[in-house]
Amino acid sequence: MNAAASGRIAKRPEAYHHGDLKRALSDAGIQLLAEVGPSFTLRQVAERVGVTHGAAYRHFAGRDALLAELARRGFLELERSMRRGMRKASDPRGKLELLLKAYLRFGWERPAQYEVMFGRRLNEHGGFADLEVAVQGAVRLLQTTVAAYLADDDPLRSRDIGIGVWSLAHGFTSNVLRRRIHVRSLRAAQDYIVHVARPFLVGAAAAEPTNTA
Amino acid sequence: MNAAASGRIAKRPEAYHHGDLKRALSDAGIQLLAEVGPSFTLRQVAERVGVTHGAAYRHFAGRDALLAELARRGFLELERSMRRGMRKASDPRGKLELLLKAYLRFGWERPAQYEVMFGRRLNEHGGFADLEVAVQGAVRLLQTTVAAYLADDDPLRSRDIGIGVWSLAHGFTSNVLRRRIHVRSLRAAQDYIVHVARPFLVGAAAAEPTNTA
DNA sequence: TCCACTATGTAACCAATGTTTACTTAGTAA
DNA sequence: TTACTAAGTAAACATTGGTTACATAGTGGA
Repeated sequence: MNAAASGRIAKRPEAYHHGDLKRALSDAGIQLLAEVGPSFTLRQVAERVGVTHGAAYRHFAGRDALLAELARRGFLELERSMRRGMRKASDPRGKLELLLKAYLRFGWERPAQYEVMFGRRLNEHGGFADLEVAVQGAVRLLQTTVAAYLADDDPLRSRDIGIGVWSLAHGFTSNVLRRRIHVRSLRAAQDYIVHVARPFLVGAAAAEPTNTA
Repeated sequence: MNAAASGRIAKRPEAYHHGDLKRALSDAGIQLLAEVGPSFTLRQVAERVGVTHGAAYRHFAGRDALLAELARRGFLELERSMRRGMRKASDPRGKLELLLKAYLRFGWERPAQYEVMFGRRLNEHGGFADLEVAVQGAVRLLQTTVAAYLADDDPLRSRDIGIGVWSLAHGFTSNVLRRRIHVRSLRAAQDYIVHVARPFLVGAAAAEPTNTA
């Protein structure tokens, strides 16, 4: 009956202090993202860990701080996924395409977490600096992969193409998750994003350097 | 003092019935999006119109229904903006670039409404069919503009490129609004999106038809 | 013109939620 | 052992979305 009962994250039994409640809370948050989506409740999170909801405020300034942490872990995981996915190719072009597929896969498999990462504007008032660090980690991987593909010594141009690839990947993924691009499976979506990106990649590799604003 | 006092939308004074409360509510919603962002309250909306918050439920099934209406009107306005922005160019390539600039401008000038349009997944349980109609209107304009640019009689290929341009536009805009692409002005951002999109447009126009999956 | 009927708004209420505060308990260092 | 700090509890609170019972305004026949 109790939704939290099944997936409860045990704390040390009979222990007043938890040990690492912050981590346990964010673990529970990630679980709840998968189970009930981004509108989970702070009280649900606390209940799942077996703790009063007020306890959460010892470790997070508020609900948004917890969401920021979930987003941060999401970007770390996204980077990891892309890095892992790329390994199966040896040539730069293949690596870049696998990166795109891994990016899409991440969103496909964790749509709610992806929504937290890109949906609302968290960190509007600063304060979640470590979130931006994680974002930059993922972006940097994408940028270096693009640079390797271009085999171009112009860093400005490489950066611009990287931003284009990143924007394309995010826009495509977002539209797939919102059902505004219709695909019947992850595989189909992955093939499609590579297909859609191809003119961009080819055009970027072919062109003489345009004026970099 | 009262936040709603300044921008109050008058109802017919002394009138028990409002006349067009639904429209007045969504007008107030759009105002509040600009003033306090997407986290405005249903009660704020009602107060601004000068009506009890319960009255809103005569016209909207719930808060999400109001948000869906704001998103719907957003997509209508987005299409209108793109159509208007395109007129200043005569060649298909120029039109497409102006469309991109207009798209970005819309997000830049109404970030909160853009967030409602693309942020949370509204319409998860169906029910907001007219929202999807408005979405498709904007997408169709983008698609036809791309098709005109390609001057290609392959509709499948045209559709794929259109999806790429759309994804690029949305991803770029989204990243700009989240301050993950840094620009110092709308003008700079507009120049930049065209610059970033250029290899894609050139590559798409140049290439022989790849295999359309 | 009167009268039923429907549409629209009000007022009061409710449960859920994020957040705060005062208190209690566990760990820790002198 | 003792004083201090970190961490959790319990109870409250204001706000919010949503519902319900009621009142009022418009409307279409008779």
